Amino acid sequence: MPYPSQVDREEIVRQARALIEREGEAAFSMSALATSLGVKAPSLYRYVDGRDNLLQAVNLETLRRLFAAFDEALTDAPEEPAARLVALAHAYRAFAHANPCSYELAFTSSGVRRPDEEILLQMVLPLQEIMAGITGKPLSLAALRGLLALIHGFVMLELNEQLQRGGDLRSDFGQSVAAYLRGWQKRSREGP
Amino acid sequence: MPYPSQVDREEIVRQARALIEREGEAAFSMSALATSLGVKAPSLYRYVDGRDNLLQAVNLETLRRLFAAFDEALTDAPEEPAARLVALAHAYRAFAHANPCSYELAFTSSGVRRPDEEILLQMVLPLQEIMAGITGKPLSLAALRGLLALIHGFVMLELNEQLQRGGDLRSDFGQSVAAYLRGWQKRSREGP
DNA sequence: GACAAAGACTACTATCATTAGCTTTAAAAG
DNA sequence: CTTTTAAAGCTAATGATAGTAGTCTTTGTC
Repeated sequence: MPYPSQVDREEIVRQARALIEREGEAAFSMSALATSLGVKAPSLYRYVDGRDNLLQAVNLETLRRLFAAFDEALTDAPEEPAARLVALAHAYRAFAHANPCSYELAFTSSGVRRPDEEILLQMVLPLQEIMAGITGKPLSLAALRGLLALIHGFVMLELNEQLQRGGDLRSDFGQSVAAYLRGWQKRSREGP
Repeated sequence: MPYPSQVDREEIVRQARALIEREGEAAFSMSALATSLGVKAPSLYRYVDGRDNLLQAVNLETLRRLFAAFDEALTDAPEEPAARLVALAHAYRAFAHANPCSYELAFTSSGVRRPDEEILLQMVLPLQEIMAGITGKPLSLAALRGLLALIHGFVMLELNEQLQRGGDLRSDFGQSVAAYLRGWQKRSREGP
């Protein structure tokens, strides 16, 4: 194989993620990415199908890491379903705060296609299992949707600086998640 | 006043909003906007300070309409705080579904600056009042943050097509909001 | 009828993503 | 050790975009 390559696809994706996280999505360009890899922009197209394709790969990697953070949080967490979900919520929020730009990119379509639904489904089913321990199976999808919405929404509002009225945001977050789960518990105890 | 203008700032903002809603933010450009106004792109800069400035004005208009939708929903709603907030949540979601592109634009910074905090504060205080009827004053900010996060998060996940596993999303949304409020009610009844 | 100025236009710059086609290079073949 | 070759990088170009500078047009006013 003549002419050994100076980069590979994996390194491009990794560097793209790092660049986006460091400088923000707005500052990201194929040209800047190429420069940071010691190469010229057109060379990237040998490994990547285009900007959108690349960002999709970045998003997949972001989701992988997010779900890895879930796994880690759940191994250390207690047994009770509600406590596990609270731990999950805090791990989720911590991840988003540690990776604000790539998190936001992964969850705001804005033209960029999202990764395969199949993969996401595999990642989310265990969470629904835990939720079923609180609400019962039939309600678990609805309850999980709401929980993810609450977490995602809270984090997005924080990242977009829309919760500027002071107070302890971590505490507010924890209280809100706890209230949400309590509400579902109450319902499942008392019936609709 | 010689040479009567063919557009004014207000019309530009209105048309920009309409264009974004019709074609999506990605398809929006100063040039496309100018064409739709029967004018060339550079002419717009006489009325608008630049793309970001224009989009900020669009966002302000979007927020005004969102809060107008709140007001309307609250006038028709019952007396009990929880019922009022449920009505508010559904009005919020309906607005976002009716204006998906401009809603998303208004709530995802991505370089575009957001409108004045002062205005937003005025819009949000009445909601906190209602929430205080459920949780009491000290917890009302935390509880409101969580509620807005839940609603915003749910809507964002819907708009970004991340809730694709079937079921009645409106029902899941309503159940989740109800559970959330129930959780806070329970807390305030039983203490921390 | 001449003029002043508001307002729109053309022409230009700079930045992107992306494509086409040429050049370089190091490994493999002789 | 030279020649071949194909992968990989590069330059140059295209077309879209935001934004700027300076010119031309229109029209109310004198």
